[in-house]
Amino acid sequence: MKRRLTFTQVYRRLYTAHGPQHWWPSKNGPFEVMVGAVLTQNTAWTNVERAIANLRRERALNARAILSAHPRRLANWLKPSGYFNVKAKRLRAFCRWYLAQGGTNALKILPTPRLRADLLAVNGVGPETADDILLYAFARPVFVIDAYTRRIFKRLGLIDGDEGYETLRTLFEQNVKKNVARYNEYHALIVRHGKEICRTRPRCSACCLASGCPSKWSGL
DNA sequence: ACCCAGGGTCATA
DNA sequence: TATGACCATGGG
Repeated sequence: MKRRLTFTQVYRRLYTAHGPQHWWPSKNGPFEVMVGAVLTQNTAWTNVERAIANLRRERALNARAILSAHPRRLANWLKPSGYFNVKAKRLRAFCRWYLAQGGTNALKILPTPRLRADLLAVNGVGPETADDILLYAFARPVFVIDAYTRRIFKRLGLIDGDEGYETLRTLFEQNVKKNVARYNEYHALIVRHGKEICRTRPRCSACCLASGCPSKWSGL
C-alpha cells in the first residue's frame, strides 16, 4: 500500500523539480494581469503575449483605450490569442465594469468575497478567471483550480476529480497554508507540471510525483 | 493531418 | 445539473 502524498509534499516535489515559475509578477501593473487572465482562457500563453504586445504597441493597454477602439479593430489586435471576436466582447465588458467600479485603486479596497462576486458577474469571467485575477492581480489568498489540478490530483488519489469548482477550491485552501506567494507558485507549478509531464506520462508513474521517481524529474 | 492550450457562455433536456 | 456546440490562433 503506497502512501498518499500530502498537498504540502506535492508542492515540495513540484518546486524541487521545476523551480520558481515567475507567473504574473505584476511588473506592468494589475490591469495587464487582468487582461491576460481574460485572454488566456483555453489559450497558450505565448499567443496571449502577442495580443498584449499588440495592445501595448497601439497604446491600448488601458480600459479607456480598449473601450474607445472600434470592436473590429480591438478584435484584430486580439487575433493571435484566438477566439478574438468572443474575447473582444469579453474584454470590453470587463473594461466597462472596471471603469464603473473606479479602477484598480477602488477595487483593491474591496473585501475578497465581494470582489470575487463582482468579478463573476462580468460576462466572460468564470471562476478560474476570477480567481486568477484575485490571486495574481490583487494578491488575495485564493487557490486557483484548473483542468490540470483535477487531472494531477485525481491521479494522485487525493480527489475524485468530478467535484465542483468551489468544493475543490475550499479543499485546497484548507490543505495548503494560506499564503499568497505559496498559492501563486503552487498553481503555476501545477500548470507547468501538467503541460510538461502529465500529457506524455498519463499516470504520473514516472515523474517527480511518483515514489521512486527518476532523478531527472526529482531534481535529486 | 491531428491535438491541445494558463475557459466560459448559451441552448437544450 | 448536466451535457454539447461553439469560439479560433499558433505550436507540437
